[in-house]
Amino acid sequence: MNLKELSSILGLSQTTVSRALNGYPEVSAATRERVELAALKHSYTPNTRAKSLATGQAMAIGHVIPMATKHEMVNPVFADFIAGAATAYTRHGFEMVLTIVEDGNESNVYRNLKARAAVDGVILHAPSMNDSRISFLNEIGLPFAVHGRASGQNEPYCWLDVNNRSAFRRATDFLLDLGHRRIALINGNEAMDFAYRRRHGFAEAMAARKIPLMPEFMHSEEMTEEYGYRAASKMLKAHDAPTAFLVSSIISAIGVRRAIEEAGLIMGRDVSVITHDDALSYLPNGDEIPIFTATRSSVREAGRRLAEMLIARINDPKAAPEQVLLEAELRVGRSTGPAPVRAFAED
Amino acid sequence: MNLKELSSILGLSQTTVSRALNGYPEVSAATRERVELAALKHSYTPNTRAKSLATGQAMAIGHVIPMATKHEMVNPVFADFIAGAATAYTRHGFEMVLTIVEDGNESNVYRNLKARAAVDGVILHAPSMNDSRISFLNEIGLPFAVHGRASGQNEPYCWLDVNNRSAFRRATDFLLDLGHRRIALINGNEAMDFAYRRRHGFAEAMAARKIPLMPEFMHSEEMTEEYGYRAASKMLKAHDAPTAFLVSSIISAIGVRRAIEEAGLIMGRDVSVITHDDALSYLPNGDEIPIFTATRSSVREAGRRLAEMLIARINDPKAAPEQVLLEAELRVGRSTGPAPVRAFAED
DNA sequence: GTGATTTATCAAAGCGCTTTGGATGAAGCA
DNA sequence: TGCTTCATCCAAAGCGCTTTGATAAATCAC
Repeated sequence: MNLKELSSILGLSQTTVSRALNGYPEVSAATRERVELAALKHSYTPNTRAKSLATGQAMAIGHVIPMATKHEMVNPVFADFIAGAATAYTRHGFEMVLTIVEDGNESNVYRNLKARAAVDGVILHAPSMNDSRISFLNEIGLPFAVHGRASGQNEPYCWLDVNNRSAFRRATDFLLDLGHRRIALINGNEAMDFAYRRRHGFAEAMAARKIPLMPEFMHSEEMTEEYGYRAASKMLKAHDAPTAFLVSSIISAIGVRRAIEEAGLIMGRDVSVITHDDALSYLPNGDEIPIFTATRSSVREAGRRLAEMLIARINDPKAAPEQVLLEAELRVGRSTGPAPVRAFAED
Repeated sequence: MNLKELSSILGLSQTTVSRALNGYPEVSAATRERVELAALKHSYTPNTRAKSLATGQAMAIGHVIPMATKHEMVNPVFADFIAGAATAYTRHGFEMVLTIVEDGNESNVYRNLKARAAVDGVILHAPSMNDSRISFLNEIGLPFAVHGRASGQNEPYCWLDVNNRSAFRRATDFLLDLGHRRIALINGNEAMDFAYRRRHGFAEAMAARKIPLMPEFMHSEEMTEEYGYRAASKMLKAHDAPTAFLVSSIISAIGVRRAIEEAGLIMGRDVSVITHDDALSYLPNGDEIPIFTATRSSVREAGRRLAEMLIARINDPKAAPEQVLLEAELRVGRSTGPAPVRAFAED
């Protein structure tokens, strides 16, 4: 059923039917009702393609997901982020268009999306430091919103980020207060902006207590379970092993826990662990008492809010780009405890 | 830059330019080259909406992801499946359109996608037993391909599935051969078809050795880490605890491992675990030696193949629907070992 | 050299919608 | 009554592309 058919059934012009359905005032109440009833009865839904061709609005948002070429890995937070964003899109009648692209090759995809008029805006995922995509998108005039930020980019843009620096500073302070001095950082890939900031927060807290950073205690890689395991295993075998781990993702933290247990140690007693927790739906961090002490911030909620921000931006491109900084909450769980005495003795 | 502009620059008609770019034979080689060069130079890309309005092809595939309302959970395998499918879409010039919908409400979305001509076909995720969506999609004539199967549906349709029954039968046999008799099944939600089949495979193997099924050893729920932990914890506390667990997802298996370790037991020695492993990129099951003994089948590869199948189906709707059954491989890792003697004594 | 083909191009219609710029008739006003 | 103002509705243009049907020029057969 299309407009033409529907209007001929009703004995009205396409103009009137279209207007009736889209809430324009130039149509009488009686006619409108008649049209709406008929539309329902014949289950008429305007053809999206035709509509967006006529209006110039695609009513679609693009997500360009970079895939880490090395591991062919999709960021595990992605599913929950998308789920959050989707609720916003549904509410506003937008569609979500997904493209997965090997990282570093995103610009072509953006240019293409713009040229084809396939989307009205895009969400930019996983920004790196000095991310060149931001100025590129500003240049070609495709509205966008960034999940995260890009240090070193000073042109204004729309973003939503967790305060990664303060979260990790606070987490580090928490460990320091428990008496830990040998603290290892198992960070994400530090080319990524969030990881850079977390490292910064960690370093800041250590510096404030005049504790030197030890390069062998600082790791940076994509956050798989395996990576957490390998990094922790290796460090635990060293004679001056860390007494605490600060981990960038609950998935890697699970690997760290595996390493700890394999070493015959007990997490929370012999070794402490704090992780960042994105509140992934399939990996809840325990019920009431968290498994891991964690800096927590829901990535799903981030998806929802950022999608709303982007839609607002599309509807009013002149407005100053909104920027939101969320504070992560520190939830104390069972994975942290006072530094073992041994650690002080060895100090 | 659009067709009109480009053709006026070239001094050619839109017809000729369009044909040159789309590889039609009615255009001279010289002209074609000239057109292609100009298109490149002015970075002309046809407007997707206009093109698909004219051709009647949306050049897009819909993925309707059901979200488990209870836990607001997105299936964790989803990200990797999508990543696989995306490679196929990119190759064939298709777009991926994502919709997330509370489970049970998918039909409206399908009808809507069809009415709006927004997609050329859909991937059906997470089929349940007797899934009504299948006949519904056949009815409304929207091409589709199913990730999994639906028992009890006998009209023909296009699907790709892992042989869940044989995989779990084999896994159970493996445990039985190791001497285990008290085997617990920590299954996914058995309203889902895959979980039903896995249970069936498990039950078959047990029946073949005349071992009665124990209801208290059989659990069915959405596969989170927490669920694996809770189910295993509870069973391990019972006086006749299982000596082996058969788990439906590596995520839940991680929870099972947590429970085992918390009980002061050692996985692979005191308690054996076999899990299904979807080969998720961020949760690799160990490097050379798998952490868990597992029935393994790459969900990313499944995504890639199923996308290809759907595209083939769209291009040739008359052909008999392709159906692919993959066999999972059983990879022996460190999580399984002979049943402890205690178990025999208690038998 | 004539008519029949083939080749290379174009004008225009059409995809399904929105929207501009009227048209029509009823109502309001003097 | 004649003129203006609304309230409703409509015809047609346009969004950017593909595709049909036509045309002019070049090639061919004889």
